[in-house]
This record gives sequence, C-alpha cells and structure tokens, in this order.
Amino acid sequence: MAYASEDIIEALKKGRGAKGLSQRALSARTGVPQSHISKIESGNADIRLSSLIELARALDLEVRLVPRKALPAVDSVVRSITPAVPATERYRSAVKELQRSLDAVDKLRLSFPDLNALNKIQENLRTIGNFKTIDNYLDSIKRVTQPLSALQKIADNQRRIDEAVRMPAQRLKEIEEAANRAQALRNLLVHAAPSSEPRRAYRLDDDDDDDHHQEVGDD
Amino acid sequence: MAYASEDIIEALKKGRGAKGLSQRALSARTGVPQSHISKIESGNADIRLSSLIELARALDLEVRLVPRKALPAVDSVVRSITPAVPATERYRSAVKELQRSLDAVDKLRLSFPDLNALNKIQENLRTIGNFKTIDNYLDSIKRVTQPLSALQKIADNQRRIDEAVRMPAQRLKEIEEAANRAQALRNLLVHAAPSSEPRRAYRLDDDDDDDHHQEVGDD
DNA sequence: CTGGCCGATCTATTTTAGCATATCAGGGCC
DNA sequence: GGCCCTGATATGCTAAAATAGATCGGCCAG
Repeated sequence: MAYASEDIIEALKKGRGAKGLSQRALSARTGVPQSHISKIESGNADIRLSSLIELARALDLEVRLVPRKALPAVDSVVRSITPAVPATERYRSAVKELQRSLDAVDKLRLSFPDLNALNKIQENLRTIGNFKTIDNYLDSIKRVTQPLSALQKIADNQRRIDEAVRMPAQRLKEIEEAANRAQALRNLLVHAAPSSEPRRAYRLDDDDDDDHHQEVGDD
Repeated sequence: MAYASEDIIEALKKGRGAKGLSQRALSARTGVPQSHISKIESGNADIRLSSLIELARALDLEVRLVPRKALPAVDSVVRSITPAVPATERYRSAVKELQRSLDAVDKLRLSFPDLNALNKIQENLRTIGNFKTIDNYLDSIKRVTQPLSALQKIADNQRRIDEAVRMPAQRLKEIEEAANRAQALRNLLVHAAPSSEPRRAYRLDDDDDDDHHQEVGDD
C-alpha cells in the first residue's frame, strides 16, 4: 500500500484508540471482521471507500476531500479539536474501565429493559468520559463497574440454566448506589473542571448533540 | 454504493470540473482508464482508498479524516478557499482555451526544448488562470493559442514526413509575440484585480508553491 | 497457573475493483 | 455531413477486498 494511504489508516487507528475501542469492539459496531480490521490497520489491505467511511463514522470521523491549499488551516482546526489523549497507563486503564461499564450497561439492558438506574449510569459515565482527569478516579469508576459486572454474571447464570432472569433486591440496591456514585463523580468532575479545560471537546459517545451550535470556525 | 460515498465522489467530480479537465485528461494524468473514471463518477464503482488518493491529488485535493465535531469549521475553511467557479459558458470556454494553450505548450516543448518563449507563455498563462475574470479575455487568450496551434501543425507535418523539425523564422516571431501578449494580459489582470479578489486563491497548476506560507488559519 | 482479551495470521470462498480495449450516442464546430 | 470531443457502456480477464471463522502467541489480572 502506498505511503499515501498510511496517514489515513494511521488516523483511523488513532481514532479507535482515542475512543478506547479494541478491534473486536469496532468490529461489533461496524460488522467488519476483526481480522480484516487488523489487516487494514497493518497496511495489508487497500480498503474501499465505502468501508473507510463506515469505519470512520463509527469513530465519529468523516472523510473529506480538502484542497491542498487549505491543508494547513484544516489540519490546525482538527488539531485544536482533537485533544491530546494523555498517554499515561492510568488514563488508558480508566478509559477501559469506563468502556467496561458502558458495555455492561448495554448487556444488562437486554435483561432489564425497565431498569432506569442503567440509563442514569450510562448518561453520567458518558459525561465523565469527556474529562482528561478521569485517571484520578479509576477506583471510583471501578466501584461503578463492579455491581454491574456482578449482576451480569447472575443474569448470565440464570440464562444459562434457562431460569427466568430476576433481579435480587440486594443487587438492585447496589445498582442504584452505583448510579448515585456515578452521578456524584460526574458532579465532582464538572465542578472541578478548570475554565481552560475545553468542555465537550472530546466525547466517548456519539449521541445526538446539537451540531448546529458551532464551537469553532464560526463565520 | 452507499449514499455515504456520494459526497466524496461528487467532490472529486467537481474538483475535476474546477480544473477544467475532461475524464480523458484526468486519465492521462493518472493512468486510470477513462471508462473507469466514468464508472467511479457515476457511482458504479466502490473505489479503493489508494485510487481515491491518487485521483484526488491529481486535482490538488487531499483525503482527510475529520472529527465530526470539526466538520462545520473545516467545511467553512474549505468553502472560503474554493472559489465558486463562474458557471457561465464564456468562462468555461476561457478555461478550455487556456488549457488548449497549455497543452500546446507541453507538446511543442518536445520538439523545441530550448524555446524560452514557451516557458514565458506557460508561466503567464498559469497566472492568468487564477482570475475569475478571464471570461472577459477569451479573444486575447485565443490569440495566444493560435500561433501555438499553427506551429504544432507544422511540427506534426514535419514529423509525419520524417523531416527534421525546424522552426521557421516567421513562426518564431509569432510565438514571441504571443508570449508578449500573454505577459501583457497577465499584467492587465494583476493590476486590474480588486483588492477583495482572493489572489492565488485558485490555480490551474500545481507546481511547488511555498506551502509553508500559511494563507489561512494561522495560529 | 488459569482464563480472558488483545492483535495478528491463516484458510476458503465470493464479489468486485482495476485494467485493457472497443464502441456507442450526443453535442459542438466547420 | 463529417470530424472531434465528451461521458457512458460493454466484454473479458486478473487480482484483491471482504467475509466467515478458526487459531496463534503475548499480556494481564485474579
């Protein structure tokens, strides 16, 4: 593959990393096989445009043709909007833990569709994910994940022995406490954020924010 | 092909139009068969990334992955740098005539490598191509093209009968007069340009301008 | 030590891009 | 009417993307 494509592929790979997704997670989101994603990222496949767009969009990226003359300006805009993800191990662990929680929420929602605490946890975790300082709160995030994982194991066991999936009262209480802890952590981060930190600059999720509000480059 | 690719393909097609190139001309530049370019532009091929990059670069475009959040800003930058090409027929004719001249210069250079007037014509025509008002000077451009075409026919005839390609004195004089006319037209356009007109905003050629000089988006 | 997750590699199959070449129909110009 | 240029379509062939699925070795947490 020509070096020319390498920059795009590298951007794709970094985009996946920035969202804390594994190749298998991205595969699950897009339907593109993990083995193919590996091939693509290793430069061993000359991906088609439709596939590039699909993968990019799963990472909140869009393909654009930019006039060469506009490259310096465009690259500057992109850099200003793409926060440098702290490369520390602890930050990566926090992102992973956050993703674990979100994954657990998604799975539990299948078994307990009416459990509002799950929505509360999800919303708060998504907001929490916007902050670069989450590495300081890895333990707090784990205390949200743990009750979710515990309940998931119970649900899996019940499903495996063909038993109706029920919610033990004690577990429900723990989930609600986890939701409250997530809310408290969110509030802590929101109020602790220095005014220079670009809020909403970088997000884990891709729900429908109001895109009409242009944050940079207004004319 | 998913509608998603359509925007990119449309941008590619518009980029070709903006440079006044036919599918055959683009084919000659890139080696991609004209029939395949037609298929691509009609949405009947899911082009590979390496091919997209190659075609884009021939049109002075680059492929970029842009964070969705940066789209409004990026699109604004691109719009500000991409002049709306006047859609008038007369403008299109002027662009075509300009391209004819440039093509003739390229061909003549093969027969007359040391003819400095060709360089002078080429440089001036490239500068002329940057202005939107060239539709007012179609006749002037034709008077540059005509001597080039006439000489080209002579050179072709000489080559066809295996005669050494020679430069008649009268033709040389006409070429030099054409070079002077191109120079005069260039000077006229440069001095006539209103200060609001973005000079150097749009170019036919892609020679090595100083890209380190950022014209927009300086930080 | 074990289990789980990671990215990389492998096999087999299907689909299609890419290429070469030819040809068509429409429009403009002389 | 003939010529030239344009974009579109056709045929045939090869190579590789894409898919499905399995498996590997490395790393890490428990």
